[in-house]
Amino acid sequence: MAVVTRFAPSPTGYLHIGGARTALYSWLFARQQGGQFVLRIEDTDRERSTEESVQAIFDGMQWLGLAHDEGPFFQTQRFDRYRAVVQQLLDAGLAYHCYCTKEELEALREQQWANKEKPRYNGKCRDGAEPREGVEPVVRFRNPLEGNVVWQDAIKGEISIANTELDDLIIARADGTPTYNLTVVVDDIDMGMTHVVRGDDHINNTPRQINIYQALGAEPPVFAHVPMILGEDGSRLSKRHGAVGVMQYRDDGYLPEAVLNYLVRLGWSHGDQEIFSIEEMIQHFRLENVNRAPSTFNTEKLLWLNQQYIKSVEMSRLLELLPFYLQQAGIDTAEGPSLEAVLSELRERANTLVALAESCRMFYQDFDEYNAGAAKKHLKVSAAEPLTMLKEKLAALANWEAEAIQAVVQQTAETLELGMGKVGMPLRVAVSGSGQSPSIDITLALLGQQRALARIDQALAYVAARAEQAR
RNA sequence: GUCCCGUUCGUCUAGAGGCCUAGGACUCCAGGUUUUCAUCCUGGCAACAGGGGUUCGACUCCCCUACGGGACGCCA
Repeated sequence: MAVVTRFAPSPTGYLHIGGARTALYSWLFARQQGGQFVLRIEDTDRERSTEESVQAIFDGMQWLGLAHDEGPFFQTQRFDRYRAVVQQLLDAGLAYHCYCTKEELEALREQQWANKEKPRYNGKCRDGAEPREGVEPVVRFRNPLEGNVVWQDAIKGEISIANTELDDLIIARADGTPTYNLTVVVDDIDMGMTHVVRGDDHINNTPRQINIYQALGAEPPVFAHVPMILGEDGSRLSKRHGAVGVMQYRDDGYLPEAVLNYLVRLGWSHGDQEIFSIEEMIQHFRLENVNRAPSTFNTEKLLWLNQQYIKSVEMSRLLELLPFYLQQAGIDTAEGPSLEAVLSELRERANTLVALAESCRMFYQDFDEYNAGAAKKHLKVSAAEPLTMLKEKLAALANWEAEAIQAVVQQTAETLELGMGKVGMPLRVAVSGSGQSPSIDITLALLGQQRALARIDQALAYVAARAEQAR
């Protein structure tokens, strides 16, 4: 049988990192098995579902490159179907109307809690209940009273829960709308799901759903419950941990392939391998190798991976991604050296695309101020002499190439009998504004003769002003 | 509280009873390369939650305890 998996988020927020990993695992499994991957939006809670969240989920999935083969399906467009199934269960005596009010149920729960019992519906209306004036009934599923629900979870192994732990769950609200546990089952049956990969916060729903499958005469799919992702401090992921939507990772300068690589290795591994191409993930991923314990998110490692990708992706990929960040940073690369030449020098020293874009700035924009520490240390009065000589020699240079520039810097140091630090560093600060840049000859070569000379002039003026002040 | 799930370096993980003197990666530390920063290279610190079994032998199997997480909605 052809494999069918799905990702079925409820649109009540952005696509967060945990959901993204679940989606990835589900997608990888489908791809590997040559199966279908379905996207389904579980929006039966009209109160909390929003249009923006739906869009955020689409955006996140697209950014990550997790394409679906079918859907997106919206549960709100399938209400007729759910209603029919509820009626079917009612007719078969597998479900019943319940007239207990929310208040009564609330009181019951509180009492049970006080008695240190597990709060459960007491089955008051299970064996027939009189309609009550002014109370629209809900529909409850008649859960088996005895026995255990047992299944072989593809990740967690055998899980067994006693029916006595379960109660008669509501499958249709008083207003007639269906609830989650009913809709998932109906959809997963209708959509031919063979494998349900989802967060392990659903483990407790699974036995109820298996009972519904049985009531409906359907074979349950294989379940694979993936553990949660914890925040950096080991507690549940929340906004405070930057458990923001995946699109925030784009904005922060992460490559989607790095995020995917990080997520696939968070809770899963293939020997000692750290870097995986999409093809390798698809080839090696196994549900049964997914870790059973929750794992803690670690930004340091994500950053390292991101850096590995920035260093090693095709230049064309970098050129495709960077304009977004350059624009965000307000850097126009129309005038100046070729972006490709600049990037090939800078890519090894940035761990995010935001930082990479920022490091490009000096090649395209002039500046008025120096990094305070760098200027204080290197643009001293004593720097005037080497800078002046460098300026003269560089101005006289006919072929503006790294090799020739390097020779000039070296000659200057030798002539003045100064160490490289006393010549190279002032020059670096002069042209970059900070103490950091690629090697100085290449930096100058990229910058261009005119711009380089202008910046040396600017630095000389700065040094002169400083000398004036010192007096 | 009840039920379910889990527990190997700080973090992600390898480990399918002897290959374990517990391996790799990130971080960190110490060196080296680099006139800077970053990269890169070399080396180092660092873990089987605790207690009982089973076994000739347990990180690996079983039980208990502790701790962590989840669920207990007319949310999904």
